Amino acid sequence: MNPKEEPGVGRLIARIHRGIYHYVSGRLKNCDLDVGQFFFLRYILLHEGITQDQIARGILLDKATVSKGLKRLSDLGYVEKKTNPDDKREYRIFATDKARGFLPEIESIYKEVHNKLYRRLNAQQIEQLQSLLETVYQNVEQEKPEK
Amino acid sequence: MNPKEEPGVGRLIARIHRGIYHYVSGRLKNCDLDVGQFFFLRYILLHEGITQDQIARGILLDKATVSKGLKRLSDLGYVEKKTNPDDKREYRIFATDKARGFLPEIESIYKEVHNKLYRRLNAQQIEQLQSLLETVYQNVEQEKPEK
DNA sequence: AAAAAATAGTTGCATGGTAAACTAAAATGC
DNA sequence: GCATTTTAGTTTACCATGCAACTATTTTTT
Repeated sequence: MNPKEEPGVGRLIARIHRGIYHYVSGRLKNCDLDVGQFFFLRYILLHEGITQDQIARGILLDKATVSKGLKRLSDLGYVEKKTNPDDKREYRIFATDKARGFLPEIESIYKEVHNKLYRRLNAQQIEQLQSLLETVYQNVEQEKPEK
Repeated sequence: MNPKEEPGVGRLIARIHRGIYHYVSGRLKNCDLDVGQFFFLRYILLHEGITQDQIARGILLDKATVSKGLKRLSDLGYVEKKTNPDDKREYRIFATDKARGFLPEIESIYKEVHNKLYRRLNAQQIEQLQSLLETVYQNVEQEKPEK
């Protein structure tokens, strides 16, 4: 059991992460969207009127990252940010028609990614993986002073 | 089974990946090393005399990333790049004494990370996770034209 | 109601990563 | 031996992300 040899879980995770990005990036070559925005836009399309903070929590990204990503999406005409009159600190984010027309393509890419990830895994293994990763995720987050 | 709700495997992986980096980064606050170089240096310490290309394959990173990371490690005095006289295209990378003195600390951080990741998982689950991730990794890599 | 604390978002700066185009050296084919 | 191709590494340009410090607004405390 030589600890040098295998790529450990950490490395595998890093590499899978980049692999996913790489794949999605390739699939988006023809659009004006790029990977970062892809996940945002999908989330917004499925949760119209959401706030930036909710997006950040939902897809597990820093609020600064969300802010910048939305700026690009908004510049490209995929989303609109409307100040919430009841709380002027926050925006509510809406997809535009341009974005909605894109939804089928987005879902299709999303599915492709999952099919790719899960090839050679059966339903039970996928469930195991999801569950194990959730535990690991909690382990990793745990120490954060989480307000 | 609403596909909107959970963070899927892809998102979990992205977030765990960043969590690991964040943790290591915190542990390295006192040193002049930062996270990126940490993994390089560990790999070099365990594989003295390796080439950059072998590092890239070993830790699953792009050769450009390796090139830049090693430049910093070398500027900081952790590694030396020696041209291989038998093939002047390649360098062989060696750890310096400064780096070697650091090895125990590095291994200790590495272990901490794994302990953290694996908290609340038993040996069997860890093995399952590793094996599932290896499959996923292969799935993700599969399409690459791998020369 | 004024002061203090919390919250939503933005900006600046830094790191980490990649792809593509490049240089230099080696290997291969003829 | 020269031309072609392959290989190792670098450079450039760019995207994704996070943290810390900031602004503006709302909520809480007193």
